[in-house]
Amino acid sequence: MAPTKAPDSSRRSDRSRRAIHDAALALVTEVGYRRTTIEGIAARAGVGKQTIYRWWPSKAAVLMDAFLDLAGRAAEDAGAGSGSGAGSGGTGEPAPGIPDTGDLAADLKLVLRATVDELNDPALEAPTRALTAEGIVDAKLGAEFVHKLLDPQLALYVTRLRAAQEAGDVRADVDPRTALELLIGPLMHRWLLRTLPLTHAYADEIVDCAVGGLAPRA
Amino acid sequence: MAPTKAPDSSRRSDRSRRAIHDAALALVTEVGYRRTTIEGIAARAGVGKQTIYRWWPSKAAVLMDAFLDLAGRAAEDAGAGSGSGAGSGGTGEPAPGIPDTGDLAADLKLVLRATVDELNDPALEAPTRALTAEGIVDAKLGAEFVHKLLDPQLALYVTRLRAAQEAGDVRADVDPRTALELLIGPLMHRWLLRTLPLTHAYADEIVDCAVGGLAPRA
Amino acid sequence: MAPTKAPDSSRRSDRSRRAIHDAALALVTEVGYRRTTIEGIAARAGVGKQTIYRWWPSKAAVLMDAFLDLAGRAAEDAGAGSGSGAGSGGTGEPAPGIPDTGDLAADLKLVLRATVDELNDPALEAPTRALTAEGIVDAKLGAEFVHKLLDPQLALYVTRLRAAQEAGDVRADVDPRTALELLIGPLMHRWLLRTLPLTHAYADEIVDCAVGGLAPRA
Amino acid sequence: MAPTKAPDSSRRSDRSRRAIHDAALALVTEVGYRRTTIEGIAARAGVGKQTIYRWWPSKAAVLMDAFLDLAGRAAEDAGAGSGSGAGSGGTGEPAPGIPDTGDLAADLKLVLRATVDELNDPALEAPTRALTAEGIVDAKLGAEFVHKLLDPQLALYVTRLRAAQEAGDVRADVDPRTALELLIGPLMHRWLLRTLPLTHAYADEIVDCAVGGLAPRA
DNA sequence: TCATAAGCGAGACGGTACGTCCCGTCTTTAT
DNA sequence: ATAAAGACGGGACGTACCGTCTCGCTTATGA
Repeated sequence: MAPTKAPDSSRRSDRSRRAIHDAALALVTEVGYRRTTIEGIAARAGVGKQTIYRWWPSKAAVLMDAFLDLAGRAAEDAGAGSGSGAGSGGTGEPAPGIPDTGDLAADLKLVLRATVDELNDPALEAPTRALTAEGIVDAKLGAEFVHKLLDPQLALYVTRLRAAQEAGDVRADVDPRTALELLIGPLMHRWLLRTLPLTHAYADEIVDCAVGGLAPRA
Repeated sequence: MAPTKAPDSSRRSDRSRRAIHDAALALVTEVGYRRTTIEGIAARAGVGKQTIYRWWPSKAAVLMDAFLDLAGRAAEDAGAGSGSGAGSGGTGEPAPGIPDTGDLAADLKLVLRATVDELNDPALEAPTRALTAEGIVDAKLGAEFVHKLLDPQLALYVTRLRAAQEAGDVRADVDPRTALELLIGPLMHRWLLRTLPLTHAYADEIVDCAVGGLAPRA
Repeated sequence: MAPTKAPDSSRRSDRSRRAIHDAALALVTEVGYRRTTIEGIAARAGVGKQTIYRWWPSKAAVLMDAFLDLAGRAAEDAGAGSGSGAGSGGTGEPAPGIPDTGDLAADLKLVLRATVDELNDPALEAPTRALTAEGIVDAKLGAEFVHKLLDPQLALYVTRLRAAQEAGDVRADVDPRTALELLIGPLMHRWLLRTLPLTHAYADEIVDCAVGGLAPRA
Repeated sequence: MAPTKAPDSSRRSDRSRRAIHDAALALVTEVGYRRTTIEGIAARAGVGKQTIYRWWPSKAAVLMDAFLDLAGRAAEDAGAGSGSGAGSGGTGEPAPGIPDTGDLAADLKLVLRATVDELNDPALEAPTRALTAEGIVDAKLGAEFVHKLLDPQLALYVTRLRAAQEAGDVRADVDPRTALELLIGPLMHRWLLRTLPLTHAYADEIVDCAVGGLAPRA
């Protein structure tokens, strides 16, 4: 039952960690997730394979960390920027949250448009797709993905929607989690399956319908 | 354009084709998609590897055909059965369509509940997840997946929603494709990401919200 | 015990047989014996694989027949030509035999020089090497090779050497088979193992030594 | 000139190397060269295929090394043993050489009889035939075979024959390489082609004739 | 202060699966 | 019935990676 020796993370090389992150993201974007290999990442990062195996259990885990790191750095760069939008990852920074101007539809459109932009960002598309796909098939990884990346953003929606409920813009008997999926679900569906192009207009349309459906009965 | 040599499909062994389908589905269900190998499928089907490579370009393609075949056979078995629901695949048979009782919400609930049941069916879950995930990462395969498996069912929704538009239950300025995604999107989101359990109650809730949002303004 | 059906050789296509011979020889010369395949021979000959399997038990057997055919045709072409030499194959034709001018050494030099020329002929080298090598490893094939190709020529030596024994040029207690190998053995050794170039001068040297060794003691 | 990547031979596993040698020799003896496969060797040696491909370019090369190793170990075991004879390989040890008792014929008979015994040794026959045959067809391999295995022994003959020339037992104008082939050629010819059984008597006969032919004219 | 033990680069190792090439058999169609 | 064509079950090929395991080589304490 001895845990086979836990590596001492205080001695970990930050240089290598970053190089591995960068190599992983670059390779996934360049050659796709399937053709990205641990050996390839190690070679590209100028790192021994063991250094990867020492700190991560799988290729997907490497990519996940790399992605979290990327999101974290992006958030840092953004600084006090306003509409950071969804998908920015849940890293420590004081997540900006969804604005509350009193106009629910307008607020949601702002955020959903930002999400559309992110999903259409070529630098993020490949790793995001890879991680999502992996999580769909591998429940354990999927749970981690949801917990670390998705939940933090979704919580923002829950907050805003609760506020809307209190303001009387949304029926009290609707679960905010359901309301949120009414917004995010269609977006993700179109993006994941590539059925039709993902545009701001589409985001607006979804928001209009969803907000209408969530509003209290006349 | 000559792809090196096209095999003569009239001489194809039906016996082998079926054995490969069965083996592929069984293995994906038993050991998961990643651990399902072409060699494994060939061995299980009692077939030479080349017989697989001769007719399919990839593991995913094999599974796709196997799944289409399964859906086709299921549809055949169902025959004139009542509410076969979504997910039954688009094979030639006179697809049953979504009932039109005049009560849009009730009709959609019926179909969405059936879809929920299918997604929760342990025999279908693994291959469906595998194919969806593969399609998310591989655009070509994804297009095929959407075209062969998804579109045929979605067309049924489009039909029903157009009828609803004519009946005045849905605003005329809403694109039926968007309306449809308002229903399917949340369901798939929850199923794919496993954020929360997928239940009939959830389907009903989605339908209620969506139908409300799609209805003409008061 | 039924011999699985003996093909009717009277209906055999001569056209195909020749095409197969030619293809086999050409391929062996061009790409080497190892890389020559039955499929390749069939394709090159414009023939179905089964046509080869019907009439020959192995690749080596095809090549052997092809080689015999080649030797036969060469002998035919040569017609009444004098010094056909060794290696001409034992096909029906009235094999010319080794001349008997009374000068044993001179007669043998003539024949051995011809053999040297044949072994150095680039058109014959590859198939001869291939068949010899195959026979070295496969005893059954080797026996056939010796019986069909080698023995007929060696018999000529035996005849000439017996005549020499009667003429008193060779000791009576020497087995002509041994005497013959004293001449052929060194030649073949140098050719097979490529230790040194195979020349007329070498043939002469061998003959001189061998004839000296075979002569009656002074 | 960089051949894609040279493995670091200082880290090579000696255990694996030996296991591969043993497996190769065993398989060639048991099932024959043609049916010996790299996969089979790897499996029998308990080794990954890549470990073979990393260090050898072909099946024949593996067998060659295995054979050299075998000869080397045999020579070591023999130690200061007397007439080890030909075929013992040219490994570093102070090769015993051919005795020089003054009686050339007797000395050569001793050595040639030993060679006959070696060629008839069932443990050595299969690999020796396989290597020889492979070398006949593949010039590169053949050169290696001659250089590493054959030349060292032939050098012993050259030495002894030069001594015989100085002693006046052999004509001075005969190339020792030719003289040597007069002895070895017939032996190899009979063994390779299996024309007749290879016996001590035959070796003696060859020596008598050859020594007679090499002797100065009366 | 310096041995000593960790992380590290490198890469050999026993393996699994890949996708390809042929094997020898069998079946189909045409002559 | 032979022949051309080629699909089939099978086996081996040589390659690419997997995850584990030594190797020397730094680096960074803690005895």
